[in-house]
Amino acid sequence: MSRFEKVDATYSFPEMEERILEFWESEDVFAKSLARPAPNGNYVFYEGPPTANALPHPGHVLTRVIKDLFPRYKTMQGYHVARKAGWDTHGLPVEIEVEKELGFTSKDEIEEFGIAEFNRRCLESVRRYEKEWRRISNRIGFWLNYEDAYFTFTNEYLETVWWLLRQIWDQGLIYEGHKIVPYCYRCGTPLSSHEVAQNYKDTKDPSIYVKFRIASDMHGFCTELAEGKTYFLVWTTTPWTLLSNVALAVNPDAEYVAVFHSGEHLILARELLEATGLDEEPVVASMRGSDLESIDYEPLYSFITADKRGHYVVTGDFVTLEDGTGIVHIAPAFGEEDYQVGIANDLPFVCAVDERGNIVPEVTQWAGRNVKDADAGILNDLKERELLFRSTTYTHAYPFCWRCDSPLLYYAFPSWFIRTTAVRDELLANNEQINWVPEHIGTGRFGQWLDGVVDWALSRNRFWGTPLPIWQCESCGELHCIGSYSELQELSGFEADDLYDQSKFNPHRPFVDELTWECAECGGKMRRVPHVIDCWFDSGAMPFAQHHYPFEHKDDIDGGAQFPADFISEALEQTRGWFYTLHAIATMVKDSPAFKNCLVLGLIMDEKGHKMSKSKGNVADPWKVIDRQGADAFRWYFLSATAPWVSTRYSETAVVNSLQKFLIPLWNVYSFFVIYANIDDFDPASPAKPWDEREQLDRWILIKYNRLAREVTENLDNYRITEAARSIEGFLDILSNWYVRRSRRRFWQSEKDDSKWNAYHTLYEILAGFSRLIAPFTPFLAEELHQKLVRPFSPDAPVSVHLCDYPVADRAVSQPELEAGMDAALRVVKLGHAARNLSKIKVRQPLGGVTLVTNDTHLPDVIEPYSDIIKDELNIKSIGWAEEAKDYVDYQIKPDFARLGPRLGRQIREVQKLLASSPASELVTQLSETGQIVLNTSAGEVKLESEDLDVRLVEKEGTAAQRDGNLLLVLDLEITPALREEGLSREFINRVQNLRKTLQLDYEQRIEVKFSVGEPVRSAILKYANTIAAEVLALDFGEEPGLADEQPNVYPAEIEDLEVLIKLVPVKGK
RNA sequence: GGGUCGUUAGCUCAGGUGGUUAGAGCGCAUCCCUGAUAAGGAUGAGGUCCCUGGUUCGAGUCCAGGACGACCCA
Repeated sequence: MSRFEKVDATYSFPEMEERILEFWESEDVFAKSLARPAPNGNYVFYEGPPTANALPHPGHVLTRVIKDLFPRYKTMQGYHVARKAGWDTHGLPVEIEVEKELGFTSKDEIEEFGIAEFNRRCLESVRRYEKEWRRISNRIGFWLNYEDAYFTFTNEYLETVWWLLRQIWDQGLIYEGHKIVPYCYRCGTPLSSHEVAQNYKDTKDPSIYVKFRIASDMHGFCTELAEGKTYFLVWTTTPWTLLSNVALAVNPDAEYVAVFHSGEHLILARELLEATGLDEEPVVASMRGSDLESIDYEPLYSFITADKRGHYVVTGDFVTLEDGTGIVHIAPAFGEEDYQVGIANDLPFVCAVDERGNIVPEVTQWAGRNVKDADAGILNDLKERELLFRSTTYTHAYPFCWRCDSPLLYYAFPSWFIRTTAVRDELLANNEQINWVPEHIGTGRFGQWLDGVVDWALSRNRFWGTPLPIWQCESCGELHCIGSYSELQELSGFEADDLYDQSKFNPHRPFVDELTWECAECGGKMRRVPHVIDCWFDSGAMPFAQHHYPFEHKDDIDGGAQFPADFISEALEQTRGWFYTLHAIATMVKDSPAFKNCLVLGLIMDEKGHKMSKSKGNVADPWKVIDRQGADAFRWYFLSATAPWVSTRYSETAVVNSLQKFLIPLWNVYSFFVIYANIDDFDPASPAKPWDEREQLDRWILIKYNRLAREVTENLDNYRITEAARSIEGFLDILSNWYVRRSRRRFWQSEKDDSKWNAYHTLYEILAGFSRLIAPFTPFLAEELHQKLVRPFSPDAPVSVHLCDYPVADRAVSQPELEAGMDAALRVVKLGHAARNLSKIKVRQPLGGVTLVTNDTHLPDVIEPYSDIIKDELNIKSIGWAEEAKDYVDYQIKPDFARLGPRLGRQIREVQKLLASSPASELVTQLSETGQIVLNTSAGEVKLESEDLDVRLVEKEGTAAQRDGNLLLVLDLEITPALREEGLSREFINRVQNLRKTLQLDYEQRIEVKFSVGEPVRSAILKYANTIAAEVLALDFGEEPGLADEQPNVYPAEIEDLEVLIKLVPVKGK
């Protein structure tokens, strides 16, 4: 009966993980981890709510892996991490998904269909995708409290959002204005930027140069200009916007000129003279853009009378000299930049186009015409009035509606705003308190975004969203912002016995639209404004709304227990999304940052380096990798491959690599341990010696393990995941390839002495500790190790590794001289292997020894305690230190640039040359005898001490020598007859062991071996017969000259071109 | 057009505060080890460190300009 469960040779990580998932489920491990005592208090993590409107892709897996790592880590460290799940349920993406399902192309269809039913379907759609998200999150081990999830559509959540808006309203920060949005006049709907990006096409538009006649005088600086015959020359590709022109803009720093052309004076930027074909015309005046400021011109059209002063020149840095004339026509209704110019200069707002894309009735000449159709008429009109300088066509990329292919207009919509510009300083100040990883996001992308913050366009003309809680009087325009359901109930008098049950009270459209009351000012009807709000406000409200603050859990927020967050992490694109809205709302309502540490993740790109996106069709299916390589492999790849903020090219091969680099070697160490622990019936509960009484190698690996625990903790505390993962990988490498490899004999040996038990205890302790150390990274394999290695032997052990304490480094476990010695020994071994390679003498062939040469006088003492390990590893008999280094090496002497550079300056060049040209060995002698080297340079004598110099050993040609810095190893290549015999015996052992492996014998299986072979192999085998028998576990071993190939249990092999016949019979019952 | 990041071996990436032999992993070639290994080790081939200037005794690293790519915003 085996003590440890046998490790399956045909293991499958995905299958193991499925078992672990079932185990977590049946033992309710996650709930237990939430209930774990938390002596260190709360660690607050906010789940950025995903909008469940599509299937998750590898990028989402990355995010969720990172978001899982820190909560697990902190939980094991004795913090309580609530890990409340959340879902962003509102918004245009969801609506579009449902519109597609229903085959709708316009808002009118939704209204006909019924908003109530439409919204119900939106909710249904979100719920459907939510299931897929939960499925993959669960499979990759992302623990999140779904039982206690927040949803942005619930009455509780929505009420908090209203409350927050009311706080902002009370500060006077909410106002109504216009927002320029890409708009499809046919579908009657604005498009999101994402939609706009889907359908850019090269299109031909008019390209016209229009003359605007100057009305006032020119401020006296160019009196020679003809009065009434001086014009600003302006370029545009959208003639129809000229009807709504209110100003012209110039670059204040650019040079403008007036040229004489056909009896008129035309003003434009000097740089663009050639482009407009006016470079041959005489320049009659020159001025800076700023000189033109506030000059009035005659409007081209005056169908619509402006309510304030317009039609004059303004200045702006945005005016470029790349194309056109350097003078830009401004129509605030039809462009974001134009709109901002309008605000900044208090220009009138003129809009000659209605929501259907037609010219308004006031413009009698073209009333009712579609804007694109009106272009030709306007062109003709300008031509007739001789205001057209030139007209051609122009091909450029222009966006079209992805649904109906109509050209989009940039159109000013009435819209509600939050005056975030008023809290800019507070936003910047609070940003100073956030630890951004990587740092440059905080100062760069995010900081600069805050620095140039614009007012937040809050409202949307849509259906499925949090209704804007503003009511307006139909008669007098009085406004009221609602801050709670009870307030709304009191005012409007609706009846509902439960305000938080949506079947009794639903605050969504269309129900909320029906709630009205009498205006307190004039007795008119208070009616809700038609908008819903930007769903980004919903998600940014989550610190408060997930707890229904302040209606519930008031103390958790006000007392700091759940606000602000210690840690959040999302992808880069959230900088202006969730990161911003969290920050803005927290700043406006609490004047506090919403989060203390923010880890910003890079994008996951396809193998060609492009962002994965639905429209490109390059989105990889994460399930493939999960099913084939497993979740731990996926996780380890993301955590160890590259810094998480670096955009990464993703491929399954890369995941397989990390599997081979980490999970498989770890599994092999585990499997090795189990095989021998069972053979020797090792009991982990048996008494173990203190660490410092164990063997050298044991002490060494325990020291390394403790160092690892410290490094991982330090790195994770600083959110440096890759560094932590790489330390872990580095440790596993020395564990597997040095500790276990060098300790194998102690596990194999038949004597059950202290050395053997020390090895078992050491490896066991490390595997057990390691399982806890890697638990946040690869939770499945960690759990497997815990279940198989720890739990059966420790009745007190927690049910799951995730309920254990995170390892803490024991600073007492330290022996610097041991570490230095072993490191040096490793260096020697590496050189020895290299020398053997070079000499083509395989390691199985024992050699007399190596000679080490160094100018480091301490090294021999440091290495001496490890000479047995070195001898064994290199299969040599002795290690010697050369008395007379000159036999083996030459020297190379260079100045130590870091020391001498600052001292000597330019002279260092000459010193370098002098050192290189002098015989090195003489310099070394001079240095060792006098303690210095004196050089005669052109600038005088220079004295150099040994610290100023970098003396290196260089192997002489023709020796089997290898060098690493100042340590040189020379391999003794002489193979004496005795060494040769020993080598042949080891060849024979190797053949028998290979046979054992081919025959798939058990590790403990005893065998009977007979052989038949010619000289000289025969006598070598006979001489080492006892050693051979012991090595291959042969109970009976001897020569049998008559063996023949065709006999049963006889196998042929070859040693140095000599045929060997080996008869191998397993001994029954052994 | 503005902003941010990046460009180092065939591929994926490391390379605080400048220091003269620029590294790792994968892949390739040759060899080795294996009584845990699906692994592992050694050696080799493979680099104008994107380009051009500048600062400096000295630049992959600092500065300026440019090219290319990605992303964000217009």
